[in-house]
Amino acid sequence: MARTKGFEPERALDRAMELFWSRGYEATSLRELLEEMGIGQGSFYGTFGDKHALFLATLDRYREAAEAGAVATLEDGSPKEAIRAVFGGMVDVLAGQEEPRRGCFLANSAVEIAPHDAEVGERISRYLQSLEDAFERTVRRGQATGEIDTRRDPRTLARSLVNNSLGLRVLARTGTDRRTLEDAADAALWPLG
Amino acid sequence: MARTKGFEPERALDRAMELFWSRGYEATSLRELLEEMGIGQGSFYGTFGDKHALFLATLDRYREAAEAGAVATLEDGSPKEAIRAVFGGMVDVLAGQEEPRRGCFLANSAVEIAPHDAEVGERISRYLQSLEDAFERTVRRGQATGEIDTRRDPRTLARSLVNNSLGLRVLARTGTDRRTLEDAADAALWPLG
DNA sequence: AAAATTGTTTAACGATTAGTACAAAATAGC
DNA sequence: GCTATTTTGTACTAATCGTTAAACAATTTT
Repeated sequence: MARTKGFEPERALDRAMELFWSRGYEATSLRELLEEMGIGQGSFYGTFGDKHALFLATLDRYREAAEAGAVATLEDGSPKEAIRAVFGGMVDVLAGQEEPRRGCFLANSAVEIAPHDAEVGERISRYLQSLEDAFERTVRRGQATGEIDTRRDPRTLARSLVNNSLGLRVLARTGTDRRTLEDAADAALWPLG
Repeated sequence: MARTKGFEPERALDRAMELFWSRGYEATSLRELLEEMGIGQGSFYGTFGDKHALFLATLDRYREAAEAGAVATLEDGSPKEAIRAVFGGMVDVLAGQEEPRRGCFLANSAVEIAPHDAEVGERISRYLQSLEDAFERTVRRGQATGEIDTRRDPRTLARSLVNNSLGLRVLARTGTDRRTLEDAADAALWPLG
């Protein structure tokens, strides 16, 4: 019909996500976002709506990728090894971030804005629930094959795994050294047997 | 020497802490703080310095109380029961908060500002380390008396307990129901034996 | 009582905030 | 090439940000 966009919205969204991820919502100004995204105000408001809508879009993007990645790992191969792989990968990613550590965008957002923003809170809850469900399914699979201690209640164990992974993301953001993260991750797997 | 203050600084500090605790640093404006504290700008800048200094003061106040409480509980009575009491008390406090849940001021600050503020980061790290040390001492005591599984490395177990408690604080802030918090807290105690 | 010192109040500071209005530029289909 | 439609850059808004200045009120010391 008419003129085409001079930028790739998905690419700009990724750049915005990096900024929100590093600095949080409130501390990130629209000016900084526009500079990082490489676009002007007109293009921004025309494409993404406003700052809050942009944030939700970046959060959804992150959540979909995180959720898909975890679920894929958990549903593949040996249950016990799959859970171990999730925690191992998590520690690798978190400990490998350059200073200052960004941690996990979802965990950061859960703390900073979920309590005061229903739309964000809902997304965080959905994510946590789907992670818990995925862990629970994998635990049940592992108990069926005998790899995982059958004395543990699958849901309780799943909640423990969610809890431990949240803790790791917070510890990572504070700059905790890799060894400490590895210790905590190892201990999270103890109840598997 | 001269005129006396028309307010109690410690009381004002507590009110400021409540606000920072609920909304975080960036989302709390000076005007809201002054209204909540019940003082004017002159009194504020004369007494507390500036917004950042006030934040550090409230954080220190919270940290000292939290640290003292946890250490006191851990150093008293049966090691295993002491650790259980710490987690039980934590769940009680967190699940009992009115909506929206405030979670833990230290954990919130760890996520929101520690990565970009050395003074805050240092305080968070000190707190986490002292909590880890207190847990480790208690685990060693418990292992000496045979209450706690001696196959666990004390430091690794202590790190796991710190990790789990951090997770609980994040979960609580997102509004997670009491039952889920209790499950996660129970599972954190499994490795004690 | 006068002077010195401290606390409080009010007004204002410049900078920055998110968001809007609008005209110029560019590209699609005809 | 013309026209319709969209994008883009600029200017601008009204509000709020944290902070400072200065006049005023209160209390102690001289």
